[in-house]
Amino acid sequence: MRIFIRFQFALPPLKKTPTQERSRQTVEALIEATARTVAEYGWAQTTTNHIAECAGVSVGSLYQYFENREQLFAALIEREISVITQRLDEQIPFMLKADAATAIRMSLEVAFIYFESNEKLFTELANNWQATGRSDFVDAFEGYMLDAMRMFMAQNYAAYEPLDLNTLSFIMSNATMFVLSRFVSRKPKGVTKEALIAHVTELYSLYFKSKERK
Amino acid sequence: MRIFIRFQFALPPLKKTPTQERSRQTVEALIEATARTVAEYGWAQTTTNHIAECAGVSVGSLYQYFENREQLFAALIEREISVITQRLDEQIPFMLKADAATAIRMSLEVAFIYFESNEKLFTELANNWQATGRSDFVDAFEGYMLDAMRMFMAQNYAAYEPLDLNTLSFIMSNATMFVLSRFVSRKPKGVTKEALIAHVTELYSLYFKSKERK
Amino acid sequence: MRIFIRFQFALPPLKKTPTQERSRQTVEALIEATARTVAEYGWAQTTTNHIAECAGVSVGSLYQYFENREQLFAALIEREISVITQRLDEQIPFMLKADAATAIRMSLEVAFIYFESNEKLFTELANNWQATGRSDFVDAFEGYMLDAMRMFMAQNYAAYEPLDLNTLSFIMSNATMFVLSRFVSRKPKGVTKEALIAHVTELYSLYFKSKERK
Amino acid sequence: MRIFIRFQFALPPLKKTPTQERSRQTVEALIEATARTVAEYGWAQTTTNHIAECAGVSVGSLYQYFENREQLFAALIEREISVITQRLDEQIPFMLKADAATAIRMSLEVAFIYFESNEKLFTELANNWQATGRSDFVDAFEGYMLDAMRMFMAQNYAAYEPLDLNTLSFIMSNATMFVLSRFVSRKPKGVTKEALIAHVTELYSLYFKSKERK
DNA sequence: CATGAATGAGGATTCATTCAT
DNA sequence: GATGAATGAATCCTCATTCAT
Repeated sequence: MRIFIRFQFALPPLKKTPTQERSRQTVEALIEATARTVAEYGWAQTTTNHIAECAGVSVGSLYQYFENREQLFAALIEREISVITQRLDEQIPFMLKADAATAIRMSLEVAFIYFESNEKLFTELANNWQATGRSDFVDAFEGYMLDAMRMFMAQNYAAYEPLDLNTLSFIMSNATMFVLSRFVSRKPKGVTKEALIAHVTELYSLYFKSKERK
Repeated sequence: MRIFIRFQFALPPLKKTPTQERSRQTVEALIEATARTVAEYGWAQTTTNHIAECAGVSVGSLYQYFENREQLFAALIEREISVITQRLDEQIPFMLKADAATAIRMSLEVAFIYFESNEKLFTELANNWQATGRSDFVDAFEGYMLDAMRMFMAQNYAAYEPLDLNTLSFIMSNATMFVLSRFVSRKPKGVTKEALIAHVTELYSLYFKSKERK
Repeated sequence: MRIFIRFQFALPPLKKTPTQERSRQTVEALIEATARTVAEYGWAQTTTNHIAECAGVSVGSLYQYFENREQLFAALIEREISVITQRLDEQIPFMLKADAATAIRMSLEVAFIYFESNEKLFTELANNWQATGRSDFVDAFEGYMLDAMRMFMAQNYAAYEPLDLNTLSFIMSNATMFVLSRFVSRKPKGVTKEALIAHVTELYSLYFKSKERK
Repeated sequence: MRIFIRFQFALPPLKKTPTQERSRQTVEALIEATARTVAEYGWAQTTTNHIAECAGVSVGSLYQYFENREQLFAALIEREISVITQRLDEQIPFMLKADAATAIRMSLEVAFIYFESNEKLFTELANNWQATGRSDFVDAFEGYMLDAMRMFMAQNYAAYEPLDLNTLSFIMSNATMFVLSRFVSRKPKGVTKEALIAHVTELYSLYFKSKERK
């Protein structure tokens, strides 16, 4: 349960809501199987039959709960975004007490820890969510970041001039997400994780500093 | 021909290099047909038969020059990145004479003009290049931006403290590319093009300002 | 079930083993359809769609069980070699009691009966198994013949000098197989079935006679 | 030029008979290119474009001389059978003076020398000539062997009872051809070249011995 | 609820052959 | 005669989804 900021993601409702314990387990198993298969073979090579087999159920059962292949992908992404926002959420109370630079750095580190926990899966998700044509995940993440920034500003309302938080959070959440995503999946030469965190932190915090009321 | 910065992209060599004038035209027609078909139906729905038909040649001809469907996509992306770097290149002399803020704003505006020239195509490219598993395009673009920043710094070598240009250009090229790409393809509420340009410009130029030698 | 000599042929395992009765029927129907289509149009003209249609199932079903077109051919050959070795097997007890000449003649007659039961099919198989690059069928048949000869020699161990059965059975099984195969598929002028059987029988039995212990 | 026995193979006449020196060279080059390509990739993978490229001419030129792909294969086989019958022919005078066993052994040795001179090519030819549906090559070879046996019998007309040479040569030429072919292409365990020659020689010569007039 | 056999439209790709230059 | 670009019918195979059992 996220306490501070609700993560609002409208996952299209499952075909049949799993009420019993057993069916909830089946749905879980299917999503987990998707994660494993995607991490191993990539989303493009992930067939519904593979997933079902990997989950230890029949394809038929898969279609009991999921409208189609894509809904599985959506459910997986929801799970993952849910995990990362959960992690961020746990840091919220500390971030609110910190200055902008520290808060930013903390967020980046949380993100990195998550990315590194399952690089292959994350890379695949990052590389494919756009191609599915659905971007509600990203919308949801953007919304989360907007809320977080609003909360931070509310906490420090006296310290800063009014800011266009819509634009700012749009820029910052997308920039961060894709820069980190590309960093993790490409491992570019001449760029270290530490340098990346330092530079991004400085970039953003200089902005906030410039908006402080004198 | 780009004059100032060479755009280095190793498009996998065509199966057969078109030597005669006729075949060069065919290759051109195929890439153009790909652009049109992708813009209209999306890359996922773009079949090789569609492309060939749209180009007014037979599928066989397509496969004379392109190893497979994906190589066509690569060729198209190369063409498009070539176009945009060409446009940027034309501005280089003016950017070099301007201050950081102006140079940044100019780049963003060039990018926007390009994006808006064929939104559907650009959106499709942006949404699918990752899924192809090839990111040499982006690498090439990153390389271009790195060169551009180096050139700017060389021009103003006295004005700035030493910077980690590798990290900086990695961040800035990716952040910009994906933020603009998402902006164009999602048209988020509460964010205008002008605000976006203004904020990104400010974000980056504050950084450069902070690195000026006193 | 062959009783006397096991026919050892490692048909590459089907993609999915048919567990239910229904699927076993489908696999049967597909192999039978292959036999009919090959006999009618030849292997080269036999498309997977033809086979599926002829079997009254969809192509998809075909590919549930068979890796590819060639595996169907392999399965068909296995079935046919299985049939002919079955027929030979039924004669084994009688052959063991007979002299070499009679045993050889019996084998040839069994082979002819089989060949004549479906000349077109057999000719197609004979003309194409080599082109598939797989010769495990022939290996299996050679193995069968080797076992048969060993058994015959064991039964008559006192009558013959030691023989190089490996070489002998290699020669005899291949010579016979291809001579008969060519006879059936070419129907050469000036050669009758009876003459062929008589000559081959004499050729081989003279050899055995010469190896009898005095 | 074969002196003793004419090798009668009705290669369908080339589309255009190469009259000039240059065109004869082109035809030669094409056949040689076919041989090389077949030996390297197998007949199934040998495309007309490959052949033309390998021969250093254009596909267009290929079709100047050859009706179609198969005619090239036929021409190649003719060349090869021509080579082997040439080699046999050179031995004819010696064989005629020798006894049956020696003559047979000599033929087998000639055949082996040829097979071993280009195993890959020979194996490919052996594996595919049937699949082409044309067997005039084999017919021609059978005809050659029939003539050779007739000649031998004429030379030794007093020594043997009358024989059904049609049937005999049919059996012997096919048996030998395929046994050797399978030996070369499969290299079966437990069977050596020497043992093979010895056994085949014995098998055949026992037959001739039994037909000697007392 | 679960199963897994069956479906079949649809797409990528090949390659022998032609013919304008 | 030579070239090689162009052709396009033809074929294999995939995989999301359904539905009888």
